[in-house]
Amino acid sequence: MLQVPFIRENKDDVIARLAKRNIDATEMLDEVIALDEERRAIQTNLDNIKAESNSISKEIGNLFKSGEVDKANALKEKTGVLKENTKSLEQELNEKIDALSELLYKIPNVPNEIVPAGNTDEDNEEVYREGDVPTLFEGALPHWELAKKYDIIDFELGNKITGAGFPVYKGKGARLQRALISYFLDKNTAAGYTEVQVPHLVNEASGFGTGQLPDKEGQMYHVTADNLYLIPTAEVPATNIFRDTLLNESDLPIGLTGYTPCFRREAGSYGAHVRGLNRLHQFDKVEILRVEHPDNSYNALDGMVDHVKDILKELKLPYRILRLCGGDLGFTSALTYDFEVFSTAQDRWLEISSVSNFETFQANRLKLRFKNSDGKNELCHTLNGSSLALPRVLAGILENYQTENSIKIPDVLVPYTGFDMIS
RNA sequence: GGAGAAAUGGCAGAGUGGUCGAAUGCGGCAGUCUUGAAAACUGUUGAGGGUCACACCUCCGGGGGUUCGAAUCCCUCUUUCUCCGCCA
Repeated sequence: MLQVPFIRENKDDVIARLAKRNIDATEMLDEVIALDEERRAIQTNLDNIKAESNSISKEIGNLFKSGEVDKANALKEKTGVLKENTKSLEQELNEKIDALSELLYKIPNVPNEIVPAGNTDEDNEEVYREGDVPTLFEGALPHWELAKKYDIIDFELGNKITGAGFPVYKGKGARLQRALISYFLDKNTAAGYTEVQVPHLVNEASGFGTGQLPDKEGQMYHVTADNLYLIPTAEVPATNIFRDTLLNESDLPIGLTGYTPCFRREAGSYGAHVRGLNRLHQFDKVEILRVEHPDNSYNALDGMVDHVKDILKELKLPYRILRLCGGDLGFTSALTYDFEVFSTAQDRWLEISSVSNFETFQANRLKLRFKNSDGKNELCHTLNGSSLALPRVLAGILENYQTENSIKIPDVLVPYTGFDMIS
């Protein structure tokens, strides 16, 4: 959520930058500023009336003490009108605040200057590429065929137990998945991230804090009996660790990493692109998250990108990095780098990580602040990224490491799997 | 699930109708002392709104109510603790 003073002082710049998202925010921003002015006017009015009743109350107290009961009772009469006014003004005030909040929830984060303009993923800007795409032998298979051939992932079984998009990993497939989780967590903790295990269901306040609510409600599974949401990413519970928190400047930076399953309804996305592991309702992910001093957040973002690069290099997977264009940028993000691994057998790129700087957008909702060197409370910057999303890494490994009659295991994973080949 | 107790500033912990935004301690910050540090001492130190700056307003778990006036009384919700029951 953007801050009203920021909007007020940088209106033109905000409009220009939101234009990269193909949004003309002029009207919305004008309304925000107008509503805020109205709100302040009502507030001032209300405050004055309250100040008057406060002083009358004090006087009544004093009169009672000195035994002047008649005078005190006479004063009581005076407060009736004030009370009426207070009530109606309070109602007006709340209406303004609600209208203002509702509007603010609809305005996405302001893209960073270097975000390219554009509408779709085709306008994303490739900023890095590493690894040669292997030339596969004749008859190489896509990962869902490989999964079946070696009996390591059973999609049909998941259909029976739950439904489409909930695969069952078996034998070496399950072990490889567990190996990846351990490997990722080890890499992250070695880089200074503190490992956490967080709840997989969150309440409304948490969903709101990270921006999934109210506008992406339909994308999360909702447990209505208890009004809880299954997490779509560890970002939600992990970032909400810091909701309503005032940090010392010396506490920064903070880095956390956590493994969780992720649940996504993915309503409406069906077809060839969701085959196999490409798009699931439940998948595993290891997340990294940072809380940073505003001055350092873009450094930190670069550091996170380098960290993910390092992991992919060790896995020896061909990948590229995209700087997302305005149209493809997430609602809460100011700058996002997507990592895509090349799925050789499908001849397409698969997103396996998304690393973002949210600047103060989440922190403002979360009320996550630190006391700066001037003693003022200032919003922190939050960042997060996947390191990494499991299914598509698995797909990449299966497809790129396949031979005629086996799948090799990347060297770095062998200590974790205990085997170097699936056959 | 049943019975009871509790929720106060960064933390701990007083405060049961008016002078309480709130004692005290710890922590933080500044200073004295010291070559430096520690200790000790002195001062200072909650958040949000509002203002050029003051004034002023709001906030004692959330919401509602009683009252001229609520941290304090009432209702309700949430959470925590103790006991009982159930249970991985």
